[in-house]
Amino acid sequence: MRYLVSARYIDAVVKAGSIRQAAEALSITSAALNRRILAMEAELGVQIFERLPRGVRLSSAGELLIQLFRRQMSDMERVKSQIADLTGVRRGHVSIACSQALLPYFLPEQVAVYRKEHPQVTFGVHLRDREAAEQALADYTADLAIVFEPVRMSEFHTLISVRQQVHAVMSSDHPLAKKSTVRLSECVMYPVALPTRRYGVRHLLDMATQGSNLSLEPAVESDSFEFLRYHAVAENIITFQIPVGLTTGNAAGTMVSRPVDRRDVPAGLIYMGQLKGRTLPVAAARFAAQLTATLANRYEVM
Amino acid sequence: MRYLVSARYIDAVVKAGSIRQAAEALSITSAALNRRILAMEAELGVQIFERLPRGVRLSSAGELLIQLFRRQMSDMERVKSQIADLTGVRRGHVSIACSQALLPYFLPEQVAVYRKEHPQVTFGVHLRDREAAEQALADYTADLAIVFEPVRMSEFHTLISVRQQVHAVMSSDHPLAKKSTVRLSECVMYPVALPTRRYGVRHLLDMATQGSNLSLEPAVESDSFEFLRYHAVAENIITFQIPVGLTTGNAAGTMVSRPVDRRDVPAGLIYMGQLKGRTLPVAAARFAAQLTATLANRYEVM
DNA sequence: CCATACCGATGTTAAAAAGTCATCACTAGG
DNA sequence: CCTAGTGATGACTTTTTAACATCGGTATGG
Repeated sequence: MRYLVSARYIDAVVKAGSIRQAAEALSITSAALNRRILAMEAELGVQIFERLPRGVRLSSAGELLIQLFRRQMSDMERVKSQIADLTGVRRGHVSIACSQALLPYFLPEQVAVYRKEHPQVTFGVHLRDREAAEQALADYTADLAIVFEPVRMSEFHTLISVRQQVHAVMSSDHPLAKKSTVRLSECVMYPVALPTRRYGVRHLLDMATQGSNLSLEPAVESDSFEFLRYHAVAENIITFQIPVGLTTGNAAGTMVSRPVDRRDVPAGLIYMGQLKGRTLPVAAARFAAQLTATLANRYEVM
Repeated sequence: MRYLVSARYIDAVVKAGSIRQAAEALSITSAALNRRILAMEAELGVQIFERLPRGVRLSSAGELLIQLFRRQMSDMERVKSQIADLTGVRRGHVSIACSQALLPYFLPEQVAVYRKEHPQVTFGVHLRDREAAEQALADYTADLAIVFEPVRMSEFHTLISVRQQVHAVMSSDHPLAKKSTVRLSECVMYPVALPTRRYGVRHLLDMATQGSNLSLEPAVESDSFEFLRYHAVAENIITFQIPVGLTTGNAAGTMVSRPVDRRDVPAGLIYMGQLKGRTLPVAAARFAAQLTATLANRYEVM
């Protein structure tokens, strides 16, 4: 694809931080890449990059330019996908930045459903914390972001947000597994495994215990939800997760989940959104619509 | 400027309607231009143009593309103007599509005021009827449109609209010149010169007379406001114009204008606007701000 | 019904652009 | 003070783009 080469080249330099590394990534020599940059700077009459001893950095003019270039490349992709769409076959690529909870069940299932209809569409699923997910939208590395709890960026345009009650996860032979819902006061009587403080679930639990005289002392702490889930079974311990991260069909496995009483722990919210003002490629827009429908169907829309 | 050269080439073909004519406009041979198009079509795997015996026409895919290209070229201009702006000097070009009324006094004055501050900014002022002005916004040939009376296009984003009471224009020795405001019933007793039906002023007058038993029979009809103004003096006849088209300082000339009583003729509106969703280049945005301030200062904002 | 004029496509060749290679000058870090 | 990494640049090659000439096709006007 020859259209917008200069934009792609300069984008690569920004990402790499140096001309030589970018050249390697682009499979051309640094001389060629350097010449393109010099030519572009001459055309504009402005320095795009500051030259540093260890590489290059965007000038303020360059900041404006790279935003333009990324928007243009993304627009080109979108139009290409629209064109492909009107020839009948839906092609394209959907890039998603999301938090851990979506990875084990929800997204694999949803991607599979979509790809069954449109096998020509490829997917990229990238684990990102809230901040990185929002950043990925801003620099066009992701079409959609799905994150748990508060959204900060003003450029984030929420497509749907659904309620997620915190669930206690435990082995099926745990004493609390017999109950249909559990109270937080019951949980603290057993050892618990918790995600680290930077995660929304932990934040909700901390908020809940702060207001009461309960205290949750984690026997195990981890930043991997997957580890926590498996560990809960292995050690017969309680951990906490949100429904979207738990298998939907109550597969009669060794792991069960029980909602924590709403009076004890406030529900969190999952946000799905895109970059404000951006028109998504066809495939991404349709996939977003599918997710919206599924989420609205399974959970309480807020 | 080599960036976006394919976009410019294809835009030229769309505008010209044939590859050969576009090639001439671009000062290249038709062969070169043709090859560009074929290469671009091969890249996309879609025909951009339908080949007709007398030229080419956009395919549906081409329609999507040309919109992208025009947006990209306009965005590039905007970013260039932003970059120029942050180096200190404001440079750029402002293209305006407007109706006749703005041409004699208002815009020349406003452009002069702006260019006094920023001599590096150039202007294009193009006379367009409502529909053509809106079209000029849509295809990025104009940054701003200023039109009288109804705006139809949904893509038109109004920046300001001000009230324009219809004025009777006549020689200073006309009997009605002694009055500070005139009634329509007085005007019909004298010969009048009117703009043709497609203009807003005429439309307002027709609306006014339709509801009453008055009737305006033009002795002279013209589609040139300038002709009407001069003719009113030359033949000592009455014509009608809106204030923005009349000199603001009550220059003691041979021509005077008197507002028609608001009970007789409803006021019209002048709309200034841009393409919805577009971010204007710095110069255009600042000029629009100046116009907004001036209009709001002189007339009643609606 | 043909002559003409205009259209887009294409083979060949020339010019221009972009890429490669080798190398320089510079600077941070051990 | 040396090393490893950076951007810049001259000389050369390859690729791309444009020019020129020309073909085949189709409306249009006498």
